[in-house]
Amino acid sequence: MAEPRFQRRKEDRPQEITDAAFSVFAEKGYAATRVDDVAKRAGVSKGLTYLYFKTKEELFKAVVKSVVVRRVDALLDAVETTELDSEAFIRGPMLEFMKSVPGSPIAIVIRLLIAEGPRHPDLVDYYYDNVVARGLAAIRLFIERGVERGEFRREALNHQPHLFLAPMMLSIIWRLVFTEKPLDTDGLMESQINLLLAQIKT
Amino acid sequence: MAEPRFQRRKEDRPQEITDAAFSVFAEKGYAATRVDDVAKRAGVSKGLTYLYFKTKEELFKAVVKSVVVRRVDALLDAVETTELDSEAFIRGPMLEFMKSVPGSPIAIVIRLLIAEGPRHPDLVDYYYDNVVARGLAAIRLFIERGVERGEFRREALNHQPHLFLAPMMLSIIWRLVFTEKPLDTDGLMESQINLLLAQIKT
Amino acid sequence: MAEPRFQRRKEDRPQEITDAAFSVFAEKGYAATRVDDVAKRAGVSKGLTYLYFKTKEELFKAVVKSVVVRRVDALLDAVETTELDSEAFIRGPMLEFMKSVPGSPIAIVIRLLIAEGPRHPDLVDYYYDNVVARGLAAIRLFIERGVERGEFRREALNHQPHLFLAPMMLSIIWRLVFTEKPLDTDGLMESQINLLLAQIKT
Amino acid sequence: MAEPRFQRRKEDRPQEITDAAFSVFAEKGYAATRVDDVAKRAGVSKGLTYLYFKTKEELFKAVVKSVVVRRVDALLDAVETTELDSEAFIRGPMLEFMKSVPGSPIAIVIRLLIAEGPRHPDLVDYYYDNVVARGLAAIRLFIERGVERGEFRREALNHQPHLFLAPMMLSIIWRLVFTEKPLDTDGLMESQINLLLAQIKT
DNA sequence: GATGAATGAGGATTCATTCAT
DNA sequence: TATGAATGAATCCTCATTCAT
Repeated sequence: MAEPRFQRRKEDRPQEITDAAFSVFAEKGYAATRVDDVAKRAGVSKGLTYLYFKTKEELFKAVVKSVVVRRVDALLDAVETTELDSEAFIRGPMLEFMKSVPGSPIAIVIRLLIAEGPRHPDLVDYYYDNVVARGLAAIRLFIERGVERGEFRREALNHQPHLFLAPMMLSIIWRLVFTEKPLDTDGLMESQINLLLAQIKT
Repeated sequence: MAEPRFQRRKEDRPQEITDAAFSVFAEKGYAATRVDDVAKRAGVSKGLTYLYFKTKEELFKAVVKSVVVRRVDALLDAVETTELDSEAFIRGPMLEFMKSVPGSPIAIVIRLLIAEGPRHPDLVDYYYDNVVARGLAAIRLFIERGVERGEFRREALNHQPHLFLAPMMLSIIWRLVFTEKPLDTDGLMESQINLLLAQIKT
Repeated sequence: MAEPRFQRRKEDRPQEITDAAFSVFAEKGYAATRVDDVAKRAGVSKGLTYLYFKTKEELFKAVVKSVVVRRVDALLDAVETTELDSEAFIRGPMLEFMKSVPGSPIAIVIRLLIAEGPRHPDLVDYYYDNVVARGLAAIRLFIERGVERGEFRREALNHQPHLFLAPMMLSIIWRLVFTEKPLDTDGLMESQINLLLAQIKT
Repeated sequence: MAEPRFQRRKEDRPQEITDAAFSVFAEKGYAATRVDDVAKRAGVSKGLTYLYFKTKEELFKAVVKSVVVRRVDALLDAVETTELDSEAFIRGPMLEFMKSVPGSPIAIVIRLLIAEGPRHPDLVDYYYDNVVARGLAAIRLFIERGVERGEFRREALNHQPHLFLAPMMLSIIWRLVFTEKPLDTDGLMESQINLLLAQIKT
């Protein structure tokens, strides 16, 4: 009645491996993670990893994409379908989202991109196209809509949407680097939103 | 004979190696730089590198510290000795400094810290103590002085100094990751300063 | 329904696999052929290959034997049953056979034996017993018969039968190694036969 | 007074490694030899092997060339400088050389070329240019000279020089494959030379 | 019988570090 | 000091073989 030595679970394996890989990459960075460790953490053999991902690099890309793919759309949908007025939306769902990012896998992916980006330009492009460009476009659209509705001044359009995101980025980096040092990252983002709204509200 | 015309002085060696190392780390990241390459770029033998730095890791730390040490003090001095009024100082030397950072070696060091920080906590501490803490303290001090002088409102003290730096951080990261994609990073920082000054000026 | 039109019969499987294996071994040599490729080329699963051949080595042996088995007998039969006189037989069927060898699977097998022989002594023995020994014996027999019939001089018996085969071997090797460089291998074999016949004819 | 752990012998290393590699390749063939074994046999570390030869393949090529380079010239020189008459030269130094080949490193190289040639076309070209082409040219030249001197008939020129070499090739292959089975390879080559000389002498 | 997912030992290659010179 | 030859542990990747289905 010996336990079977392994299971055949073709469907689940790639995701399992990708998840394990994410957690190892998160801990050690790209170069320092051994494919062996990924396999171990996924509970599979090293060989199987190579069955699904031809190289460590390909695995890395799959990890980044898998994290990205799973997260982007929600907010963008929310922007388009919300029935809140602009300010309420910003202070509500949008702020909520921004607060969640520094502690989320997205932050890890950002770390990996900062560290490995120069060696993986296609990954950077992928991330730009699927996250950054879409995010910025959504903010821009959102402001335009606010202007049309008379909730924002016309000059709001001149503001760079990046300004909304700047404290979030600072918070991400702070948490990544200074894990120990507390920082009221939520307060930071709230203040910035107050600052910006004070400027652009009618 | 054949005396080399310019005999390198021993005292410069560590700095030369450190400089070479910085440029290789900047290009390839920690894991991907080979000590051999550093030595080659410094124009010395690999063995000599190990004479001055016991391990690659120690070399790495020396690099980070060397960059940091050379850059921090100038601005802090300026804060203390300037004769400009607060707004003029912010719009002048301070903005100038912030604009310079994303293209400076500091940006590279930040990349290295983001990537390697978790494996080098003492480096992170060093950086925090010598750059971040002092920088934030200086900003805080500066605001206090502005308040005392009646240039800033008392509420200005409630503002987190991090907000001044957020767009700079975003700019740094953007330039590190999206080398290709242009972004008006200067405009970003100017806008933020306008935003903040509008709030705190008397 | 969807019954496959041509159901492969089980009995053919080993031969199909063996054929596929031959073609892969021929292309890549023993070490560089992957069992996976053999299976793919045979249109079966890797597992099935292992059902018929316990190891890659066993498959290899089966390949060599299968090629050998299919080719030896014809010529030997011809020697025994021909009604041609000795010279006519040599200049006719025998020369024809020798000309055909360098382009035939036998040449490939020879390459494999040269490369892998030392690691597969039993294969070498098999090849020797079933091809070489029988071939040489046949030539010897043939010469004896020629002597008895008065077609060859008695001294012909002193000649080593290998001499008949030497240019064939050179041709085989040449074609295996110098695929690009043309060589009149047929002319070579004809000349040698002229040479030998001139010596041994009565 | 501990023994030094290693010696610095830059000059000798490549040749030592190449020699060791030859002997391992000879035993096991290209694919089956481990760089580790080569290093061990050379008495150096694996790493050192890679200092001198960037890849296993490069090492392989170096081995082939090193064997070839050391052997070709002697005979060719002899052809040009001999004072023997043609027949004496053939029966003497030339036959001697041919007899020596099947037991020499050249035979091993031939085995390696037969086995690995298709994967190393440049090696094949190298061997062709440096050994085969030059060897055949020398034989051709030699026959021409014999004709001019009146030692050979004019028709000798029509003979393919390959015929001189055919029994040598058979002997090489035989000894490589059928190590156990004795064959009077010397007698084979002598007979062939008798055969040929009988045809071409005046 | 068939399949192909899963295993894991094995081998090429790299590179931080040491040490003879 | 200074060099760079030499070491060997570490790691990616392959592929023969097994075995759950």
